[in-house]
Amino acid sequence: MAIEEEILQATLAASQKLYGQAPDVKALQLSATRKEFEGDLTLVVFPLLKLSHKKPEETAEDLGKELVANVEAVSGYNVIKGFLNLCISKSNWIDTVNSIAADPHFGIVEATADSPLYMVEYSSPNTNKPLHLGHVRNNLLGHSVCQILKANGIKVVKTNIVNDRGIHICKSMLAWKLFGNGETPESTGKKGDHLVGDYYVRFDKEYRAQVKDLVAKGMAEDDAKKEAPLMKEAQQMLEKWEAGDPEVRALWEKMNNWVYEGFDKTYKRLGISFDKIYYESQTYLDGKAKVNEGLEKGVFYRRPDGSVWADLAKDGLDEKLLLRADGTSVYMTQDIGTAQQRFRDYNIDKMIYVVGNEQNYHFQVLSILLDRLGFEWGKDLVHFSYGMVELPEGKMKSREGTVVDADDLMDEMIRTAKETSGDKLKDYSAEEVDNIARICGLGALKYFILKVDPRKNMMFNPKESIDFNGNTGPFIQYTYARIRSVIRKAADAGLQVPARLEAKYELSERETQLVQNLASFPQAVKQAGKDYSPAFIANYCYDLAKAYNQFYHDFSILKEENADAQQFRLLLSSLIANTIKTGMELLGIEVPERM
RNA sequence: GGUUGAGUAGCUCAGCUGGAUAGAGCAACAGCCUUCUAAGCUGUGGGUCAAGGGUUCGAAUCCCUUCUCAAUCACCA
Repeated sequence: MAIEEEILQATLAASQKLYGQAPDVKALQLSATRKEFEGDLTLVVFPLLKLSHKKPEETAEDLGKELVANVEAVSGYNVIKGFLNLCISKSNWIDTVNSIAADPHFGIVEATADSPLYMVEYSSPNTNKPLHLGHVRNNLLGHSVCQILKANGIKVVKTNIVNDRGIHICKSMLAWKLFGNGETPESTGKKGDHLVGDYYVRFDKEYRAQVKDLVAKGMAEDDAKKEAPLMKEAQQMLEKWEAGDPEVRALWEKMNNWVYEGFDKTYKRLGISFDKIYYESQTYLDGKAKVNEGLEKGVFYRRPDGSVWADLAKDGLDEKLLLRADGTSVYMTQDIGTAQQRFRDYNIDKMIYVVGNEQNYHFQVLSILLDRLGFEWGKDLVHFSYGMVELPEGKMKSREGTVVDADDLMDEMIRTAKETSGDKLKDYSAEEVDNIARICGLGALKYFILKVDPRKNMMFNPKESIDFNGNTGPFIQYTYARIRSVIRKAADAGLQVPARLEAKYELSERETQLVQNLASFPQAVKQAGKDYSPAFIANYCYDLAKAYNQFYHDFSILKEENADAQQFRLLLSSLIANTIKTGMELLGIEVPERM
């Protein structure tokens, strides 16, 4: 039994004995003692006053005596106001270290045959432009949440729904057809997604010029936007696409494939992957079918113009369009179709959508609609709603070119990492140096994004860029590399990391705190899983690394003369390195052996 | 206007289900490398936790009101 649990149980028993009744365990609060006070664990006694009918100090004294008498590991206590500070025997912490060392999957719960299956949808790009920083946040959060769920013993299917059809796709296709002169990724040397994105921007530029022109000729702006020849042509292209026009379909496939090649490179570099990819071009028809089914069952209704709607009044919402009068589908229709296919393909216990908070309303509606259509998990679907990445000038906008491009940003981070390393790596091959720069640059980027509470909007200032010092990914990576270095040097000196500790070493305050910090990793994983919060893991890793660096500064390992102390520190260091590595893996961040 | 979320140091952010004197990093200043990796460590300054009320032994945290910002409320996705 963990020491915390043992103390809580003993406290309940003590309360029963002394006061005739015990409180609910959940009312008890036991936490690490703040460093300005003596002791290791602190019990807050205020919740027990109602039972004891005594002053806080007296109650704490009562309980302190009982705990010392009944819990072997509790070696002493002191009372400050309503806080009972407990001193835990040194040998208990050695036992803790040994049990961590004996567990090859420390902090990780393995899935079993009975484990639930969660499907997590993330990334979900449009195939008309390259990925930007906003997408990066989505991808990193999605990937990390999957890792964290797996670490909590849940089976996970990582999925991506590619928005590969629609008017926006036709815009870049049309612009390429009109102005592209047959350009290809090969002929221009551009990544396919960037090439296509350029034509999406080009469309918007030409289109705006046409609108301006029409307005100058006296047309109202709203009409001009509808009447501009480019817009009409794009719409015609969409109709042809839906009708299966061979020429349009061929162009669509060609350009989408360029984009996919580009995306693949970006995903690979980011370390993102999927178990199953869905395409809206293959799910929207199912959506239509499902909506028609709902129509027959009376779940939805048809208006005189032929459009199909859902009435959400009894859920406190408005009416929602599901099929246009011309029979074409909208976003919601496609999401219903996608859900249908997923439900058919997998035995999903829970569906999690990693999608920005701008779509909160959409998912509120989707949940209700899926429920009405008979999907058991519909009303329990989770919209993992994350905040926007903002620039100092405000929101990023693709068409206005105010986006931070994902590929450019990664290049820049890696380049900066290389500069930062200076000549520290001059003994390594160019390949090794590049790999370390890659690990650190991406680590800085990923940590920067993941350390922030997902629900909140976050700020990215390109001018200040992303730091490599302080509370950053490289700081944590550095701590790992540092420990690995010590362990290599130890091996050179003939010192191995022990598998377990036999001696009764008297650890210092700082070492005790480090052990406690390390031992709380499983709780951090659990909490992160419960809250779907990579930020919780990020902050845990930082705290652990910070605490280790303080220890490292004040204590020697290789030069330590006391063999018990040395053995203890080697094992503790090694376990901390392993835990940092595991924690960073949950964030999708690699750690280097040296840097 | 309705709904939802946010507001903590000059800046970027922590602060878990209410607990001790609200914490980090960056920026500024002052120190620490012939000694296990200085991407590190130590110290100084910096706060009306948006404002006001309430709940209680105790509130940045829970409740109410107000203010500010964001998203959303489309036959866009």
